Amino acid sequence: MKNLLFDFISKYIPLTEQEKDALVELDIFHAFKKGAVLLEEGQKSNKGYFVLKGCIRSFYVIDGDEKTTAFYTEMEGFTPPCVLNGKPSENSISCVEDSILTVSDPSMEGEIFQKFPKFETMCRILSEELLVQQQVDFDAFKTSSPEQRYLDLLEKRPDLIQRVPQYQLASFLGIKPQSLSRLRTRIVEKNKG
Amino acid sequence: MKNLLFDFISKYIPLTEQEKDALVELDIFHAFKKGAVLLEEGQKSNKGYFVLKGCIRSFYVIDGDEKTTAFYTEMEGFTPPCVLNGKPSENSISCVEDSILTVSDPSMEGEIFQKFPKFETMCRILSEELLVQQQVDFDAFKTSSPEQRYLDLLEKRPDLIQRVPQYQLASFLGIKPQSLSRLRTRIVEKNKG
DNA sequence: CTGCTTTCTTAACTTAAGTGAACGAGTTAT
DNA sequence: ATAACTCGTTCACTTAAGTTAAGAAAGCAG
Repeated sequence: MKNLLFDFISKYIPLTEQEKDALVELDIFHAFKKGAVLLEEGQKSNKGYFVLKGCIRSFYVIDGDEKTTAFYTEMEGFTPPCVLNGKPSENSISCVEDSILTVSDPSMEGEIFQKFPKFETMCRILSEELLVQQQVDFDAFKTSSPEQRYLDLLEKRPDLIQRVPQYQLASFLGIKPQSLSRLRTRIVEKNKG
Repeated sequence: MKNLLFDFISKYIPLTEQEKDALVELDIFHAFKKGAVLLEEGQKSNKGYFVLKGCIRSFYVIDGDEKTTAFYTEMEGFTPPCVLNGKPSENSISCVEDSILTVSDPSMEGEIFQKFPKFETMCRILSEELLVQQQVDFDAFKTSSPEQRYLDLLEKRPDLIQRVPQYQLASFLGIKPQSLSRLRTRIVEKNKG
């Protein structure tokens, strides 16, 4: 399982055994059960997550019901806003499936960056890539209809539609569960007619 | 004008005169007229932008009409996706107003990072902050209606509504110009009744 | 296995956004 | 000065999403 992380990092920077050991020393590998809550609305936290196996989601509770805004699966990481702004969290994080994650905080990062500066280079590049990817996703979201967004998701992340409950997918697509259900039947009708 | 940049950077890292000189040496300060096109769909480019004064926008041409997805104003920066993925650009960038920008590319960054490693620290922190901010904005977009998004914009970026044409704002809010116009009168009616 | 809860679907109705067309105000060009 | 164009608004109509409610299907616990 640790090798998943090392392989991922190796795509950005070469990794020596010494560096791998330093990472293992940090004791960042943790397993969580489906439904486990990693961060609850209102809490303060400085933990960031990286998914080695499984799926976690970020959601808000608005007017009493959950709005899921993001899913993170294998080889995707997420640092909640509250880590950077220091305020109580507005969103919650929970496990969609049994998951194995790395859990880290800024002090661990600082330690590693000091010992091995190239880790900071990797994190910069990674942040820049994620930022651009998120811009592209946001642009696509703004410029397409819910139906188109669903079709895009079918193409780009078909796994998500299988492994995640529909009502969570709905808010991820910016609509209500009933609308997603209707939209799906609409698409099927079109393909028949 | 250069001081605007130095002041901005100083919020993240201390800046020596030597470092300021190194930045000026790069010859990154440029002025552009309203309407100037910085990047056109289909082009390849490795230029990133930072707005010292003015306003630029990113837009796509979809089915013949422009969809504006982002505005960048004073002390905001933008690196187009094509810089990182190396493919022809899918979006265009143009000046909404007469603007003064810094224009840089990855080789300039590399040069600066090598001479002054703390610039890389700044860029990492900046990228992480922008990434989080963008997540928050994306989440807010997904979880609210066009009307609510407009009201939020009125609160958080009232300047944009003044300095930018309505038809560009509309796609920024994920709707058509006619819908924005209607939505605005709807809000006025509510405040009267 | 049975009952309970959660999730998904369906339906009828309401509300808002999309579409296509037209008009007027303001701008630019000739 | 006038014609052409851009931009914002309005209108009538269509389409899709929100809302409320009810019921079917699937998963879980006793």
